Amino acid sequence: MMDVLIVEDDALHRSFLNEAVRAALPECGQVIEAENGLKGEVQARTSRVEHVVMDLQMNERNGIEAARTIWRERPDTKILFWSNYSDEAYVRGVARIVPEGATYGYVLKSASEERLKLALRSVFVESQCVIDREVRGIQQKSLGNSPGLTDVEYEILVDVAVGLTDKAIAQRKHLSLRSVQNRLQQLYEKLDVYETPGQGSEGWFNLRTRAVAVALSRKVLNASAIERAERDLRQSRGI
Amino acid sequence: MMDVLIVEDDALHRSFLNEAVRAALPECGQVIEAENGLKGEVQARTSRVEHVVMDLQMNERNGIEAARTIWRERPDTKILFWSNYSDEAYVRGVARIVPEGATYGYVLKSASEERLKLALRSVFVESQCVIDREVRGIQQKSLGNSPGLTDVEYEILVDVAVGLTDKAIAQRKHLSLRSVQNRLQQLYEKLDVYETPGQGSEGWFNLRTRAVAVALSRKVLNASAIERAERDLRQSRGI
DNA sequence: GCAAAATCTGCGGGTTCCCGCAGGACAGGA
DNA sequence: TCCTGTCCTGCGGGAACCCGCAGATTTTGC
Repeated sequence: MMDVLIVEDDALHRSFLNEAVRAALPECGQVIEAENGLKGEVQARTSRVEHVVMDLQMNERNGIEAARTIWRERPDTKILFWSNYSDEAYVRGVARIVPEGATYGYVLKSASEERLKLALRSVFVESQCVIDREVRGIQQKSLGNSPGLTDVEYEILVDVAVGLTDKAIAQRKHLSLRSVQNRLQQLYEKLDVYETPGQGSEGWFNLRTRAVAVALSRKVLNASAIERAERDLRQSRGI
Repeated sequence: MMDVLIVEDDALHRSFLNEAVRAALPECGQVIEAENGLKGEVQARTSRVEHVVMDLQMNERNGIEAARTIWRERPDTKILFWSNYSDEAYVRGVARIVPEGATYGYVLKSASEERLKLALRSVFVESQCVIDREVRGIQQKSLGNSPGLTDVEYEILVDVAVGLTDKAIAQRKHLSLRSVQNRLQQLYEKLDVYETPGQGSEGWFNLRTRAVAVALSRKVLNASAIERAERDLRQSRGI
């Protein structure tokens, strides 16, 4: 019997998902709903569900965090992410937590109902990973060498964004001060922080905060990624 | 004849709104839909609509910007904002653009359908402003003296967040360098940037970027507020 | 196995940031 | 009128930042 857990905070979207699931998977059993990440985790644990479709960006605990704990407890859970955005920050966040060999999917809410149903079948019954074309693009970029950032650069960006000093970063990453600053320079370069549109526009920008601003507006970073990093930081220091 | 314009990027929400509008305002005429802020502006202009219900946070042009241009052209337009969030950044953004004596509303998507319909009637036929309870709270905070920021502090926060240096801010705001730094200090204090959880945790944070991080996670700022500020900046310098 | 490329590291410096101290301007109240 | 509170301003200095230069170390490609 295949039970399905829906984790989605928007009531409209939730009932839409429910219908879509029942339509796409007529052989399925119970369809359980949860309205935020926290409740989703609990439901996944108590109902021993192996098929989850969920939103990223929820209040109580977002999809990435919920997925992480679900996967930690049962790495063979199949999860289909259904999100509004294909922000690089989300894509990276998901890629970071998917366990070895797990099957998952990532479709955008803007996709057609058909695509959603197809993805449901592919992921849940065929055990195939289904990544939306657009999301794929972001993945490529974030791995490849195009204007995207490498993992090291991304990590330092996050550290800067939570507000750490160079020295603190050096300590955390077991690097020298100078190395941290080198990486920062790369970062500045990649993010085009040095733009000089008019004349005499030098010294207008504080590169450090400017980098964060640019990353935010390019969706390389988003607020929830920063909050996540903040929690990690507290945890690693608070022991 | 009362025509209504719906500006909302999510298809599900859009059709839900359409139904709600027809149910709440049986006397209404056409119900026009637009799927982003830009198209919304165009529709408002060509259809000469005087009643708009719209989302904040859309891709092409967000609700605040769209509302600003709509109101600039016809300040007596009645606009009901229907949003997922009550971020201080949004509430401030709206408050900043509503013209003298205009009637508008702000209800959260999490509110019941009844509340939404009631708000539709109140704003559109009774010409009464309807602000969601929760949003009201944020408004109070952002005006009052509680942990909220004053306007000056908020402005400097935005300037810092887009990445300007102290000197640049001083020039823009026609202040001395020292005054800018004074305001920054107030800001740091209000945002609790000086937190010292453990021992020897001094020098861990770069106050400037830390302030941005804190503001983001407290929803005092959000990415779209930064983008808006950025456009303003370019415009004021690019001439 | 070797050369090339990429990284890490220290040094030195110019600049910006952060802020205590102190004096001046200006508004409101006894 | 004087006093008090608030805001702006300059000065000075310690710390942090940004970065060119150059040698050491590691990784990569052939």
